[in-house]
Amino acid sequence: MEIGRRERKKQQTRQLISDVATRLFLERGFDAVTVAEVAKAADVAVQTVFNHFPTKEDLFFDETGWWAGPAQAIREAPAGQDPITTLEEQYLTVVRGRLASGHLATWREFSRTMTESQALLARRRQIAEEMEQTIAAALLERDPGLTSLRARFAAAQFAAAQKVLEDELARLMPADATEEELTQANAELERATAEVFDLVRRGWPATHGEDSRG
Amino acid sequence: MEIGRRERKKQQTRQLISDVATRLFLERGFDAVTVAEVAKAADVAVQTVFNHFPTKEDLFFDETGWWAGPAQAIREAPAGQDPITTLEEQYLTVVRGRLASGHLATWREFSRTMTESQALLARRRQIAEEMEQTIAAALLERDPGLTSLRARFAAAQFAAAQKVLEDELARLMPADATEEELTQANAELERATAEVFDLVRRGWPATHGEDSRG
DNA sequence: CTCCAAAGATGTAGTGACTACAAGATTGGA
DNA sequence: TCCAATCTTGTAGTCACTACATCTTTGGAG
Repeated sequence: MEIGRRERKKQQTRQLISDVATRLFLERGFDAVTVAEVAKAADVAVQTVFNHFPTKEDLFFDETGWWAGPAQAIREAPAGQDPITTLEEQYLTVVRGRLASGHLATWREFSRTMTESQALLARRRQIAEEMEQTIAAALLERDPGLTSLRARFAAAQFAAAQKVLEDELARLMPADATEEELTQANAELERATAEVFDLVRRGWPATHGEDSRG
Repeated sequence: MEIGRRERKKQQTRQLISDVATRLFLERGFDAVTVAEVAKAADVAVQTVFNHFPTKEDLFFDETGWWAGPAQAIREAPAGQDPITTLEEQYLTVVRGRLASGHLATWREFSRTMTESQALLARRRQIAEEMEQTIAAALLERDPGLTSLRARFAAAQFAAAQKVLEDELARLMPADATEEELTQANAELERATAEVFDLVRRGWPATHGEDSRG
């Protein structure tokens, strides 16, 4: 019962602004759209936009929430499971969802808009760093035998894997690809994912008995 | 003979602005100093500042140039040398120079100022990404047997190592550390460096004969 | 139903980084 | 000596974002 008409209207306003902004950004590019234009298109005051979203970039990354996934997956993984496997599976789930027909076009537009704006790329880097920190924390939580240094390096390695695969995905999925090429790219991407996570696993720090120093 | 009085004056102006800006930033923090204040303190027009430095952040990172080091080291390394070793040695050289008495206090102020400003942290992330790309290019140049994917992942791994060690360095060198503690921290840092680069080496992709897939 | 207080939405005025551009000052060289 | 290139400056403006006062809506108490 906590949520009355007032809160509902507030959320509606927020959603409206977010939707309008996303549409404008995808249509004309992030930098080419001003916050004032978003406000006008949503028929609200500029101040109202900033009441709901601290920065312009937040309008774009609203409700993506992908940064929380990996750490959550680690926390919820079955006891004793290799963290790399957890992260790999989570990554595959996410990327497969993205490539599922119906979502692919949307994601591609989203990705293109992002890579065309330095501001959005900068924000993505920030989000990636925050993700890294939450992953490091989750790793330490699950395995107190890790040193902080090793946990942070492992998290950074996962972030590196993710970034490299993200680039590869963009490279393998050009805008003018045919259906068949996409299928092939899909397979190629799965292979690349396995390859990169394999490399991560090789560099995975031994935690308990084994030590890497000869 | 290329450089006459005109060019000399221009460089002087540039240097003056950079010096004044750095001093102000270290004294009062990056965000608390406006470009207009820098201009006034350097006795030039605001426009002149922007004639020499495209953004405010460039005033801070001017002439650090640390991002070019690793790729250059790879290109200039003796033929056949393990790239990881090249990168590790380069990193150690840089960090040792930083910790040499006389430079330590300066570096610490620099570091503190940077971590206190979101804008500077964002810029550092951007520079790190550019460094990563130049490293990947240098790796491919030296070893055409690498795939682009592996080169990029390797570069990302090095960047990850560098970042983690940077954090560790800040953690090990608190502002109120005694001389003795610093010596100990120094040793600890060398150990951490060896440890992290050891992990990087384990994840280093096999290039020619050997392959990681069993 | 009435009225009040909280909370959301709005408008105004401002700051600060940065751009475009026109005009002034300096300098190298003919 | 004088011109043209180049460096510097000043003006006006854009845009993200903040502070703050005011207006409007809503939920609830009487």
